[in-house]
Amino acid sequence: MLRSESKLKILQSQLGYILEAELLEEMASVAKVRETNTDEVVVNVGDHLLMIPIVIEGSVKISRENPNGDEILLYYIEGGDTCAMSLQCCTRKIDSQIKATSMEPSLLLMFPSQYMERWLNDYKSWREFILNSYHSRMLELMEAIDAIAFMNLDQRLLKYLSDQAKLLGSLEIHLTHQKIADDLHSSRVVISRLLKQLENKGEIKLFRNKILLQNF
DNA sequence: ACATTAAGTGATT
DNA sequence: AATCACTTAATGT
Repeated sequence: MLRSESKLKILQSQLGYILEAELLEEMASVAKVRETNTDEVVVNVGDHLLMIPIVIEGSVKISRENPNGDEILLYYIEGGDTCAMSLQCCTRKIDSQIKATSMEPSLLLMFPSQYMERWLNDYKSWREFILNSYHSRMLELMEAIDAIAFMNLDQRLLKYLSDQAKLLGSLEIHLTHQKIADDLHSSRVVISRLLKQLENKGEIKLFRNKILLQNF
């Protein structure tokens, strides 16, 4: 477990320009470190959250899931970001409406909800940070709705691949067709066929468990 | 060599 | 665009 001085360093590197020093120190003293592996589920639908995570390194995928296990990808959270929605879950004591899955080995800092609520009153920078987070998530949510409502599946697939590449900083995407289908709430067969079309157009190259983007 | 899993294909709705 | 039923290819034991 990291000592609080090193937690402070981590916090300063990610949030030093946004939050005041006093707050950062307080945060460091109450933060719990959580390291996650690829595909590890951080939050499940229906979970009661007692701690709110801020992603420090890596990235986390936020998706909606119904009781049948059907899923749809909403957006990603990257370094220095939090999902302000989880704040509501904590303070209003409601179950999580979303599922959070780690996309790569990631480092999260977890903060007990009672502090987060108090910081809202005590620190202007914290209020701005949280409001900002709400705003970003809202924009991303609208983008997701646009994609689902107005884009064809082949366009969505391309967007998905380029988002993935940007996020993980690599043109090599290590995913099976099945996992992509799950994220886009489609079926494997359809995704396989669309990917094959993209390969024929020269946009990508297909391998087992791997997709190589050509021109991004 | 055999079993398992990922990906490809044609036909049907 | 989804589903079924089947084939082929790649990988693990």
